Amino acid sequence: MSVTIYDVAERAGVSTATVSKTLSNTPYVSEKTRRKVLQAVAELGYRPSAVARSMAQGRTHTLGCIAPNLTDYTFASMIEGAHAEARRRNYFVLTGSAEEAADVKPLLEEMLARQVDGLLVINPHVDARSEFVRPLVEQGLKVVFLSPSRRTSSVLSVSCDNTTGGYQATRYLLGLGHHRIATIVGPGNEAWTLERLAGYRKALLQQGIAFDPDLVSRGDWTPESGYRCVHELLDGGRDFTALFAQNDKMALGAIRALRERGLDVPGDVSVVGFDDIPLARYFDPPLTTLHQPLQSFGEHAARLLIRAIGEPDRAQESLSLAAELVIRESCAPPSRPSLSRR
Amino acid sequence: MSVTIYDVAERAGVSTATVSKTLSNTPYVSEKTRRKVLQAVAELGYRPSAVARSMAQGRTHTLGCIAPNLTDYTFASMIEGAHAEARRRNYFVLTGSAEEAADVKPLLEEMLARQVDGLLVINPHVDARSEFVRPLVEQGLKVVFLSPSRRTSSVLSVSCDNTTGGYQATRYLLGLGHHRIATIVGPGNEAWTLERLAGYRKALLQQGIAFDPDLVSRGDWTPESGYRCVHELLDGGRDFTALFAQNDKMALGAIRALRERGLDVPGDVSVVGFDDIPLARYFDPPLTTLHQPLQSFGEHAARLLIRAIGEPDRAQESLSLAAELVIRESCAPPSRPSLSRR
DNA sequence: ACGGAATAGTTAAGCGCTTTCCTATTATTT
DNA sequence: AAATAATAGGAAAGCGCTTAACTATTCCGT
Repeated sequence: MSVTIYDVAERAGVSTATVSKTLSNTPYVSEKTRRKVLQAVAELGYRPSAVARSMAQGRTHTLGCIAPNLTDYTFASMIEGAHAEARRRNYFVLTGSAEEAADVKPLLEEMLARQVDGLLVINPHVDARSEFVRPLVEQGLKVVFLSPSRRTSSVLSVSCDNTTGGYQATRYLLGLGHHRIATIVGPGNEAWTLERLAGYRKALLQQGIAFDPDLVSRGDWTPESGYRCVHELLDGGRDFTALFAQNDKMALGAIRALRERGLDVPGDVSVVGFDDIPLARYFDPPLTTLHQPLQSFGEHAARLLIRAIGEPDRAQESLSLAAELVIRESCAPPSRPSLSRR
Repeated sequence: MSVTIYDVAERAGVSTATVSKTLSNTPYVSEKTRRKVLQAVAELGYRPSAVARSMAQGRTHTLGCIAPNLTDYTFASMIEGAHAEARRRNYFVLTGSAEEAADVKPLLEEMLARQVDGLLVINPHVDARSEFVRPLVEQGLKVVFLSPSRRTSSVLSVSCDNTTGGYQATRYLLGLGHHRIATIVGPGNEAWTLERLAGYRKALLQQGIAFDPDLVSRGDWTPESGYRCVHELLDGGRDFTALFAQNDKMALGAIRALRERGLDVPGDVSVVGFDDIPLARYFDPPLTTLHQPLQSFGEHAARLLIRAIGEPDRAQESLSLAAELVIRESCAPPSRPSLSRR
């Protein structure tokens, strides 16, 4: 049906080995032969089968990528970065989403069945100690995590310094004069949540302000949850003049809730988000937030992974890129004295 | 290195053919043998190689999907839907992005080299008449387009009825009493733009209002462009009491620009968007927009494609799902008489 | 009890490449 | 001019599955 390497070999009057060598730029093919082969390739419209090549080489030039979903801007950006870098290096990325922890295993199985050469993991349900991943790593599969994780020498990871990010956000609010700073966090077991919260606590501590668990409200990254959290905080009588939402979507939901309660942003409550999604600058008010180079995460991750595949014995390294505070208009100095100051 | 079908066959004391048949549920394998095989599989942790299977069967159980990018919510949703449906049917989706028309060809080539069984196309630069796609379709490759396209019997497509969507948006504004309705459109050569604009014109016409090209401003789907368009419209002295932005992101940019010019939404200008992205209900004001079942598009597309692959001779069909107007708070009756009414 | 179906399992030929040996030719050195 | 090295090209053995074709066994009905 389709044209194979045999057709090309025949047409060029050489063996399939020579065709293969020509196409893979192996030395020791004369210029004359090379030309003949190339011409036959062009004439027949030959396109080597990646499947057959994978079969013969035992490498698929494919990276598996697993994320909770494909629609969240942060995941999508990292994936896009990984795709771009992979393609530049002649790899492809096979993406799959697994929202629930239980979906991870079957997805992983299928990716392995497809013989991916390495794995990119954005999923919070999976880390280096996970029961699924550990045996694979031990068997030599290269994995890079696109989430904060303890640096270990056996595993690669690329991520933003979330702790410093959380610290910067809080520090900024503190600098503006706020003392009662509420925070809306993500699901409790996710590294992103934990690190950003740690940064928040660190900034507070440094300023001599006691950490108040009542000022922490748990969301799930959705705007709905941000909205709900603010109402809960307010219904619970919590007093605060600033709010650090661990992502922009929750920040937006929070702003709406604040308005509904008659609170002006930033007049009555300052808000800072995290991620700097493209719409954040068009929010009302434009959102002050922490910009993460998401696309770069993906690019670096793919680069590191591909290198690890090529040089299996190289020491694994982890990368941590900085988040950058983008100041817009959602923050202001506190206008009313906070209760904590009496 | 990894365990193959030979290892399983040996362990179970049968031939590889029997193992293969057992695993693919071919009839005529005794219960006893089946059990032996399954046990050997379990004991060895055997995982069939999808690559070898593809090689032998000539089918990869992989769908190629090409979109302009992976981060736009609309594309990502369709892709996610396609992924989900594909996995349910034992397929995988290999995604690639090509923003520029020139990037499409190499991407397509690579996907074909990877022997995708079918193609999902979300890219506006590619349609059924495209020079890249036509020969492939003629060679029997199954393709489904996830964009509006003329129904032809040789090609599948799934999309929203964009014309009716544009019509509904405009109709709604007209019903509120608006007569001077500006519109911000997408790039001129994209089917989405064209259809939504056609719907807009149809609604106007039906109401006996002449189409005024001066009220049409061209954006590129980004919030920045929506922002710019409004300023241009206003700088050009265009008078309008309502605005139909062809997507939510441009609508958000437009709202910001309107505010900057001292215009209240919906007090002075009503705005309607298109897409109903998750954040739209949290915009200020919550955006009235057309909801598209994006995920469903992707699911249907994958389903149709897989069916077409399985039954190559079946007549191709196209699906058009309806967009639904979601009324929120960004529209109101006009408060000032529009110039056109003198 | 016998012939033909139905059932169970095996053999072996691919699928389209890559790659390791080999052999043959040409260039270089002494 | 002979020995050696460098360069060119080919033969053939896989890679790990599937599947057509075939053989062997069991089960019927008559």
